[in-house]
Amino acid sequence: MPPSLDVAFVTRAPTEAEELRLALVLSTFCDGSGMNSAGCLPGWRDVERTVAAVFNGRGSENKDVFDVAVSPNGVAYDVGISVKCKNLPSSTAMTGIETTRRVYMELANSPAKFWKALGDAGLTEVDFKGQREPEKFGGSVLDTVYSWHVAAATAHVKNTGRALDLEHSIYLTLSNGTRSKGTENVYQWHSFPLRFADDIHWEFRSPKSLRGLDPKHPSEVLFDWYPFSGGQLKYYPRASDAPFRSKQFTLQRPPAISLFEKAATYFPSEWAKAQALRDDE
DNA sequence: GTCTGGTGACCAAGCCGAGA
DNA sequence: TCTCGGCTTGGTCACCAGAC
Repeated sequence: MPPSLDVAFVTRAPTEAEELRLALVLSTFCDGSGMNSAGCLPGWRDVERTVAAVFNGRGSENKDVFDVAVSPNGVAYDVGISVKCKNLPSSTAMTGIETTRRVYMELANSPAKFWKALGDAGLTEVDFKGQREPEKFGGSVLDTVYSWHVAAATAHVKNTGRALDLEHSIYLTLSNGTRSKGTENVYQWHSFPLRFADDIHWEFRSPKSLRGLDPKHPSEVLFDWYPFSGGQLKYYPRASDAPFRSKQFTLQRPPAISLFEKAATYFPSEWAKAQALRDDE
């Protein structure tokens, strides 16, 4: 790692100022402009925009593997951030998250791509339903995910002229939930490297589901893959295994601004005209 | 060249049953 | 009754092939 590389959640924990900026920018989506709760809570795209804004990165705003690309000062390459967010429904989800609880990431939902790679490896749906070769299935699925990272880095060079360093690119998750029943929602960021653990033990849970067990905690599930139910690949690393994390925080509550109020503020004369025309109708 | 419909990939959110 | 795991469903949008 070059000594000059300095990026929050990548090479170090976020500073207090960075954590506060993240919380405040996220809170702006509580004014009626957020994706969730009738505009009063941020949604996944709002979270991506927040990360891009606070870290002076570029949001892809599309379906790229990396949602945000950051150009750190002093180095000639970029790092990619794949932003994930998840509401944890349990009423005590955010209590003890730093001990044994796990964060939730859906890494992919692309069954056709997975089956293409599996087919190249000589594996079929019949093999899966017959619960044969779990290690081969699991290995192929993770190899496929890695191949997407490599492809994204290649495309990044082509599109921007700058290299994308996969070694320092990360998954950045925003988990939220309550610490006890009836209390306010709290949020917390965790970052994880793109590399997955070695020696994952794969086994079939059912003819519809493959799971990978955490080598550090062999009784706990690290991956789930549902090839016939949307092709979702889910990843559940322990929060305590995150190299970097924020403190838990709550969102501020700005005054709600209606769309009419916004339109009248941005375009006062045109809005007045629209009102006058409406009154004439 | 433009339009349109189908497909697949992105995002989680939602539902339901089992177990505590 | 509540929590959690397992699985399904839905909204959105990019891309591509075929029709015009």
